[in-house]
Amino acid sequence: MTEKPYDPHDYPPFAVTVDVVILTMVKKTLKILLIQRGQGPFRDAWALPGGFVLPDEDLGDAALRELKEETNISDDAIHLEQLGTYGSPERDPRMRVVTVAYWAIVPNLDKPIGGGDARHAEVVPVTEIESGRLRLAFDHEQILIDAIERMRSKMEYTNVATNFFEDSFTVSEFRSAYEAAWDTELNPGNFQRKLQQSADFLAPTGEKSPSESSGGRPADLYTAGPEKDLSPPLKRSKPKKSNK
Amino acid sequence: MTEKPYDPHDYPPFAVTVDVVILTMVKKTLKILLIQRGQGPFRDAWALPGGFVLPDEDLGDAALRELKEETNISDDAIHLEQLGTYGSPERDPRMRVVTVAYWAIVPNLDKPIGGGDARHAEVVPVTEIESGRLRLAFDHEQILIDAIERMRSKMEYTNVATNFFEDSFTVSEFRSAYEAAWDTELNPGNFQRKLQQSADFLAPTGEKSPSESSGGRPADLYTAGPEKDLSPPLKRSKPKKSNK
DNA sequence: ACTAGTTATACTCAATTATACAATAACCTA
DNA sequence: TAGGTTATTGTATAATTGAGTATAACTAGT
Repeated sequence: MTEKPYDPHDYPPFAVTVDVVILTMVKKTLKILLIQRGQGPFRDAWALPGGFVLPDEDLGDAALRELKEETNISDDAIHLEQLGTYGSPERDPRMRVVTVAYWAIVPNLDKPIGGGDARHAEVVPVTEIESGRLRLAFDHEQILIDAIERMRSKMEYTNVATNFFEDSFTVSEFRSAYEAAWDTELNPGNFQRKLQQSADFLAPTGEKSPSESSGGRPADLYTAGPEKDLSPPLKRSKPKKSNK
Repeated sequence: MTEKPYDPHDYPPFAVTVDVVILTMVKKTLKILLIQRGQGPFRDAWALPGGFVLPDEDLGDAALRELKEETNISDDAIHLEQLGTYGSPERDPRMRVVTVAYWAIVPNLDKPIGGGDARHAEVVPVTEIESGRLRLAFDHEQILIDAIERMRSKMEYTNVATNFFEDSFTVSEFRSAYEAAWDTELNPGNFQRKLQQSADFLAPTGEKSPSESSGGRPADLYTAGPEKDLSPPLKRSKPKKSNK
């Protein structure tokens, strides 16, 4: 990767940051965690949580640390995956900043976060950004769009969607997550069988969901099984007419 | 991504580089383009082509430029895709270097490259590195391993493998690329049918391959069609017993 | 020109998987 | 107990796969 002899002044001055896309599902709505910027360019604008990588810090560690600092989300039990790196020369008006983006799905994260030295954090529906009603700082809208596409794609052939749930979940709840994420409708019976036939994809807990007041047969509860891949994958069908 | 007020001394000094994994197929062997380091740490070791990103340069442009400078591969008609970013604090003994890795498949690249200000460049079988016989500088072995896995995976559901060929190709040649890349054997008839049934994945040229001296019915020639995705995807079967 | 060898492509058939939809199971409330 | 609701299983048909066989279209050797 290099041929120049080592000289600290020989390389151009870059800043390296991390940004994190945290996706969650609240009442069948896909939401993203944002913070409100307190200063600098895009002051008061909404942005992804993130910040500078420390001199001796691994990139993934930096992402977890910033997430913790800014939103109080615990760094355990959350699996950040690298999304991509964004380094256009004009993406930050102050200086050259290259940012490494990470993403993760977390369970059922609703309003009450913040705390610690966190600034204002909110969980907003992704449709707010996709529709253009809410603008994000820097190129964070592009990062979010890429993260959502990555999520939709990985839901086809992996069990990432199990991360939308804290503990166990029913097949219906699982299907709802797919329907919300893909903005589509899936046949309940066929969805159920598809997951069942790939043994080890979902692990039955043996328990049944507490009966809702709405009635209906109690559903079996599952957790993520040892098998993380689904082959052949689920197919995203055309999105339903959306009135967003 | 940031809250600190702007101050050039406020951020840690990082260098940002790009590295490029160029994969090609020569006589049914998957090979990778490497350069021999002329100086610095890992002097004389083999490494991925790459180098520092310039102050006003886009990351992808930097990757294309370094590729051109070091190996004389023209930057047109090659589609680099971002692979991932590697930034462990210890990955370069001299200083903190974060590198953004790119990868691409190119047609039939054999020995004769180099030229320009290129240092020694070679195209070597990936098995040389995978087997441990050839060690690479820095963490380039990990980058290569990740690139190969990405390639294998994308070959399942996209037409990336068409990039192994300069112009048109036969279904047999196409299948050979899969067999070499996946180290497996594929049923010729079923492979043919699978590609045919997804119309627009391969576009017939109407021509037939020149008869080889070995005899046999001349094969139809194809180019990449407008449809870049294959659904449902091809399935990688278990690799054949390998005597590598 | 005929035959055997070789490779490409088409075809067959059973097994598996998908799709659409219907039926049953297991709860609720009134 | 009836009627509503949701979960799960079943069924009929279509599509896709896997493994193998047959045919097409060439070359080389006699």
